[in-house]
Amino acid sequence: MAATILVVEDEPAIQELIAINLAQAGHEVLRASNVSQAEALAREVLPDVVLLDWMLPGETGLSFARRLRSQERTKDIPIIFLTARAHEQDKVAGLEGGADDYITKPFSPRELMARIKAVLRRRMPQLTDDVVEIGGLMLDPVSHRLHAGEASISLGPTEFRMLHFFMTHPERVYGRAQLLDQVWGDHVHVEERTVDVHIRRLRSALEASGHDRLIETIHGSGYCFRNGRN
Amino acid sequence: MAATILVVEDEPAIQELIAINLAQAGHEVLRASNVSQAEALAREVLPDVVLLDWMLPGETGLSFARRLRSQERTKDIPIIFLTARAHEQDKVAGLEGGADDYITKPFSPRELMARIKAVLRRRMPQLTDDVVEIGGLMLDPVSHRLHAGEASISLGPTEFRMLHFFMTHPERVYGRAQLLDQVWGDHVHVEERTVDVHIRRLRSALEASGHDRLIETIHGSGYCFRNGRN
DNA sequence: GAACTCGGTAATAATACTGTAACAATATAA
DNA sequence: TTATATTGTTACAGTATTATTACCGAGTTC
Repeated sequence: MAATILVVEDEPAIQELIAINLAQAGHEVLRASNVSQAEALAREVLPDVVLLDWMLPGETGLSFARRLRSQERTKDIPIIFLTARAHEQDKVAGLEGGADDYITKPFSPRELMARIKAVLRRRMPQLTDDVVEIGGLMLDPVSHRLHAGEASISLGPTEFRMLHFFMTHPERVYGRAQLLDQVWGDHVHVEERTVDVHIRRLRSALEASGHDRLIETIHGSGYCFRNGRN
Repeated sequence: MAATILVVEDEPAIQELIAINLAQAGHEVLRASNVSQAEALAREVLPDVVLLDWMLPGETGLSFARRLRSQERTKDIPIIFLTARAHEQDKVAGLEGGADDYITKPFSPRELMARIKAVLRRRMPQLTDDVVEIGGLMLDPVSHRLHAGEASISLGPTEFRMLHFFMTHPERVYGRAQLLDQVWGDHVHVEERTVDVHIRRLRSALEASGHDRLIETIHGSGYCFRNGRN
């Protein structure tokens, strides 16, 4: 569960407090005091989560959140709002603007950590180190192993990452561009058709145990991992 | 079980008492009366455990603990708090701040030793003197011997430490940088590729008994020691 | 101080992995 | 059904990563 987290907070003391706690939990922390700093950072490194203060000097947090949501590259990043105002109004606006969660100051570090963990688990399960078991496959990110029942299957790095992503996001269609973003990462330019080749390689590796049928082609859209229950 | 232990305690009598007991048990003791001294010492020598008084002149123990946890270099060091206050509040805060254990004054030397031992066993098993047996190999840190069934295998110092680390942390991928930290130690600047060479030497030594297959290469990630059960 | 052992480095060899392109096969739509 | 678009499959070449070897220097032992 080591994620890159962008913290956008103008009060230095609070920013520091948050950053220390996050680093302690093993996350990579990017800090910004205002929207334009945040934007610059996000251009360089795509964060996995954004912690966003509601009130910021200059452009407001909500407006930044809307911008993040409107761009293809950043629209799936979970956003958690921080706010001093406990008004119900803001809460509503924040959630409408696409916030994944909402936390009002003052908050305890424990609460903040819990929310982040929950959001990550809900939205970015592939960042977790948890063992994933689905459709008769068991994948362990820590020991880098894949088992189909008793048999152990070995995969190359990319196939492993791709299967990990699929297993943590089953029953959902992903286009080639989305897979490139999620599996290859941001700021990478490769041909979309390269995805097909790796799908092929992954299927080959899973053929022996018959699990290749879990990866379904959705003509015209992309690929989808089935959980085997249907 | 010879560990380097940093004792941060401002009362000279108690510091002395602890130091004598630890030294007697064969540990290396570093003493500090306040946080800044402790910090200076920790910069020089990376301790294996930190015994930290709750109340210190100047900066508080908890804040130091948080700092240790936030830095990559020190974040895995077990911390045990010492405190005169038996308030439940502190206990909670201490454990939140990342304490591994908690002991209230007055305490008996026997109790302190037991806690240290327990923490080491849980968090730094390779510092323990326990015989490790896994995957058909038996390694005895005390006599510095390694057996594969009847056969005795001899290893160089580095290979021995590396194998000891692997055997106490099986089924987990470690990158070269991590191995350098764990096996070579802190404040050492060695080329990452050097790890490969020692992996080779270790594998060579284990080849005769076929146990070299337990050390698996994870392309793009590092190495992983298998427990042989899979 | 000679013979050894050990650790680190660098050079070279051997693999493993990746991305692309070309062509085959298949699905979709007219 | 045929034409077209999309996907499957394979081979290959370039690159990145790892394996292996040889060597040198520092420290030890006898």
